[in-house]
Amino acid sequence: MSETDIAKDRLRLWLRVLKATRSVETELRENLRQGFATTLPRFDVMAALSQHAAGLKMSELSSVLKVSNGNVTGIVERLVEDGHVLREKVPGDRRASRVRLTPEGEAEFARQAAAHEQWIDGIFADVAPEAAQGMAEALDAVARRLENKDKTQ
Amino acid sequence: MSETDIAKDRLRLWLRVLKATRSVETELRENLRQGFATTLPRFDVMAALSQHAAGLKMSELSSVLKVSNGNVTGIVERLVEDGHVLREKVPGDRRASRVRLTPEGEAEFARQAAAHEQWIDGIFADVAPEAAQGMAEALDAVARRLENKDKTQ
DNA sequence: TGAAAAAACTTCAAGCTTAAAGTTTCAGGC
DNA sequence: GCCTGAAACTTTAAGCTTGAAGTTTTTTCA
Repeated sequence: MSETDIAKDRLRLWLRVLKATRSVETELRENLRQGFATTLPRFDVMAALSQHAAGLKMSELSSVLKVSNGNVTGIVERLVEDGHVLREKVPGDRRASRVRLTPEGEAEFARQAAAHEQWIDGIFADVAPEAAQGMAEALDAVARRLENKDKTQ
Repeated sequence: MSETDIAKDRLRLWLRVLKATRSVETELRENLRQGFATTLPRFDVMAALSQHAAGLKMSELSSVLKVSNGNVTGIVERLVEDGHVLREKVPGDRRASRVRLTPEGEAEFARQAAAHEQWIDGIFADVAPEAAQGMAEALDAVARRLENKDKTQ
């Protein structure tokens, strides 16, 4: 196979990844909206916080989620209004603030996460565990390449 | 392996897909912005149009791209301002309009598409052709499942 | 024929997203 | 102590995105 054919194949693979990702996200967005009156970005923030009981700084959140700082500002703002998260001052650094789930936020996220896991399980039901293995490696290779690119720039 | 372990694995796989997709999209967005002063949504619309020389109706565009009607309205509006696409009346149906690339849009997209293919080739360089095969099947299975769900709802 | 329903859009409000610019605070060197 | 640069954010402008509501035109069918 020629080099350009390989390039075309890689392009086709990317288009497949993109199509599948969009479909899944559309489904999740719809489910979150109907079942929990929330959005994907809010779910993502709460998921990140649920893994850090001590909370995360705004900058840590945006780095974990790979979204811009200003973006996190807005989403957290709305989650605070909802009563799902709270912001507290970081002792010794008046610039920073730490974001944590409230007890209500934790309880709500637990329900959302359980449903979410079920949705994903259903959506990926036709993917054999063996196929998942090779796929995971390929995806990690892609992510790794882009991470390293960042560093050397 | 228990059922719940499989569910956890599927969740992990999805998180990997999501992370890789976001990284790739961030890279493409950045490249399109710096290299061509355009955006991913505009590129997507032009890519869809480049495959249909006769043009696409607004509703066809939104169905191909899997985005809402209102969304397409805005993106096409801006592409018309740029001179990359044009809208023409559909004879026999005064509600509809057909969107096509202008000659300038075609030429511009040809340059963008060539660069885009190179970017993807580089990003997916570590993915072996064999791995791509299994991955394609898995992704198609996911997309298919969600498509069928749509129909039966 | 003449409603009523459907189709093809557009508009709107709300929220998400980014890059860039602006603010406040901190840390290091002199 | 004081200046300078960096860090941690927030704000802003522009654009993207959705779901819902609204408009015009076409189709259905009684």
